[in-house]
Amino acid sequence: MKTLLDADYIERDGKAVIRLFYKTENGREIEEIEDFRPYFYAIPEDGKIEELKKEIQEIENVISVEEERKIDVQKEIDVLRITVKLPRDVPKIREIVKELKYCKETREAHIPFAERYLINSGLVPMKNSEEIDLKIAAFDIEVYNPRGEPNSDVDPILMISYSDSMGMRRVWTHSIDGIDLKFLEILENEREIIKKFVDTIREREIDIIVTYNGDNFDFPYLKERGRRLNVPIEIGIDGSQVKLERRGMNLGARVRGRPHIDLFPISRQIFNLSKYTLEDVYLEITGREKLDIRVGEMAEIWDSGDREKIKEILKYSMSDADATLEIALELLPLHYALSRITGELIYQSSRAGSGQRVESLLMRRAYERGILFPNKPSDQIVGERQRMSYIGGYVLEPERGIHDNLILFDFRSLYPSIIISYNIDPGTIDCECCKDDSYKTPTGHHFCKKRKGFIPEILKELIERRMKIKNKLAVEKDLRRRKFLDVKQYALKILANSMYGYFGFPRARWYSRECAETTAALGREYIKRTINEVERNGFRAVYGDTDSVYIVLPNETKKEKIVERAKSLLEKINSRLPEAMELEFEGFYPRGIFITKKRYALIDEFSRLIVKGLETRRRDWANIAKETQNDVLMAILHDKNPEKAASIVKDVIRRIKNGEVSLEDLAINTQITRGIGDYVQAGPHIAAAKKAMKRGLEFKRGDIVTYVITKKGSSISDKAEVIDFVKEGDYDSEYYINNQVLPAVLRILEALGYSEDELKGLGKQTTLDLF
DNA sequence: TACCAGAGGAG
DNA sequence: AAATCCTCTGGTA
Repeated sequence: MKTLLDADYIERDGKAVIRLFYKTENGREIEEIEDFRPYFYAIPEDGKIEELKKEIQEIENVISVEEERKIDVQKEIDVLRITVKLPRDVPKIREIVKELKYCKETREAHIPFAERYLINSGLVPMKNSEEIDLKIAAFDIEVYNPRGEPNSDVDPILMISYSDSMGMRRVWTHSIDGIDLKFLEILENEREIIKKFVDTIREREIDIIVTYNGDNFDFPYLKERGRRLNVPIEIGIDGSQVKLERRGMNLGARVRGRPHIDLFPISRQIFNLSKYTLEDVYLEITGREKLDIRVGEMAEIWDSGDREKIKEILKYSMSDADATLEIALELLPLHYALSRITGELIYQSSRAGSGQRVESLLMRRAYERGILFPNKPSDQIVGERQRMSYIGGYVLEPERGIHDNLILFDFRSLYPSIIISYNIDPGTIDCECCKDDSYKTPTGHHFCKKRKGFIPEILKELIERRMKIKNKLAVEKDLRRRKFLDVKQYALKILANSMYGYFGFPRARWYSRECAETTAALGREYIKRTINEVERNGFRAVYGDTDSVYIVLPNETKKEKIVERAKSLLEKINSRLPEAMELEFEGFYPRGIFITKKRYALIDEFSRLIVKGLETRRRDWANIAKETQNDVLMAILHDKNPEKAASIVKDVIRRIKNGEVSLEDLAINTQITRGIGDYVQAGPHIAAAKKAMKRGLEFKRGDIVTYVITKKGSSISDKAEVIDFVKEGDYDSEYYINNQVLPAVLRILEALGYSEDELKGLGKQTTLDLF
């Protein structure tokens, strides 16, 4: 038994050799494949295949040109498979072939060689990864930073913390003494701690390296320090150095044969948090607070020589590596599962977005079926596709205000089930063979009834595999086994739910605006039909969004009666739906308040508050506003006590006014979504970030700015300061009352039916009270 | 006051 | 580098 961790190729004796990096039960194994050659396809102009073949055969370094029959979207065609000597020959020869007179286009000429081999061989990475005990190591570095952000040209690494799955825990540091900590090891200098790290990874035969932001901080920094101190970071299985790869705007740190997995982008993808510091993510996963320090003070503390404070830094550093390892053990299984399903290497898969993941899966399945991959679109085509948008889901205007005894119906996997039911696929759309059929979808397109579409077929396979796993889960007792199955079904769900978005993704190979558009149009049709149907049966639809509808039964207050009526109606609706589609009874809610589209709150049967879209759910509102809104919602929906709500608000306003609110509760988190210079109109978070940058902090696209509105300045942007530079109590109470707490709370009370005048009175009065 | 860029949520 | 729909804020004229 073995598991495939990594793959690449090298050139040897003028030949490309694929290397497969396995972990076996006894250790490591590198398998070399010497008889696989790079190739790509050329599609000839009609009837010109022989002519094209002759032309191509003349090209230098072309080994062979063979005719092959492939499926291209709607039909079978004859293409030429051009085999070349080395992977680096492909781009050159592809350019030449593309320009030949009888060549319509080239295909599959951009697939990296090692990935090409994995697709063709059907090898699956991370298979058996649960059975083989993978050795996982986490590390983290702390750096001297006397001018704010550290500079790897001059600022040394102070310590490296290390924690692995076999239980070894260390902080390696230098230039200190007299501190007693179990995990501490003091070495000669910076060079020695880097060396120790490299040696440890090698000696302990680590299989997977995990970091938190190692792609863009720890590894680039380590690599540069290593270069300057003449300690190359040679931690690859083959002794190679860690390699920094460009990945769009960011870097990826790649270690040959010992996949490095960065948990920071993964956490961003999986969790919905206000910010994504290691501490936040650790808290989200474990429910425990992690030791934290102000890293801005690192240099100051280090220079002070204060042993107690340095001891705190050492403990903090250790906890970083420990937390990273713990997070990894929690998150990696999902990524192993995704890697197995899509066939991508774990290094790629763990850094892939939804589009990339779906595409990798599709390419594997396409190869198996003899389907020619569509090319990746050029930037120009991407631009054209972006401008061609289409209509999406339907949102029913809510009946504003409070409703009792709500029932929620929703379609189980609406879009996937539509794609399957209607066979929606670029290869089945508007086929010749079914063009005389009477049924047309709402977009005017029809889909083949004879041939099963490629994507519906894959989607069905994903859903069926998931169902099988769910059935197993229902009877499985063993906890370990249950966890494994649950992760797997979740991975399948993620992929199935990404398929519709993939149709509309401008960079997709199998992009089809028509398919995306038709799927959404049918979705609208089904939810609208459902709304009509419930209303014809005595219910009222008070709100609905895309695949869901909240309904109430007028003149009936008994829960049992309402639920019974709803369930029988559900049965009726379902009996008329296509087989793959199902409307489900999602829940009963004693009370709810609907504010606007996509903004509402409910109380469930266990008195739990569910909030959608309102400020409470948004990272770009201060805690004080969010918590107050939450309390007001509880007072109204659960306690049914508007007076209580009013007194909650008054008390919070008093506390704000008295300067009693902590910075933590005043912080607003907003992401920088573009280059700082690219803003036409910059908000307070950009103003705050710019000021902080002048004081030595670094901010770039993608970062989340945590800031507070202080007293100093005229506009809100003027007053915005990054939280690190704000002292407790220095905040603009008027802003927090009038722009945070009151809007969040008044929206609720307004929907409750308080007249605008009354509320203005409340607002003013409360404000007046305090002035 | 009106408009728009920007952000982040829902499904 | 998955889609669209939608609300709301703060800057600007």
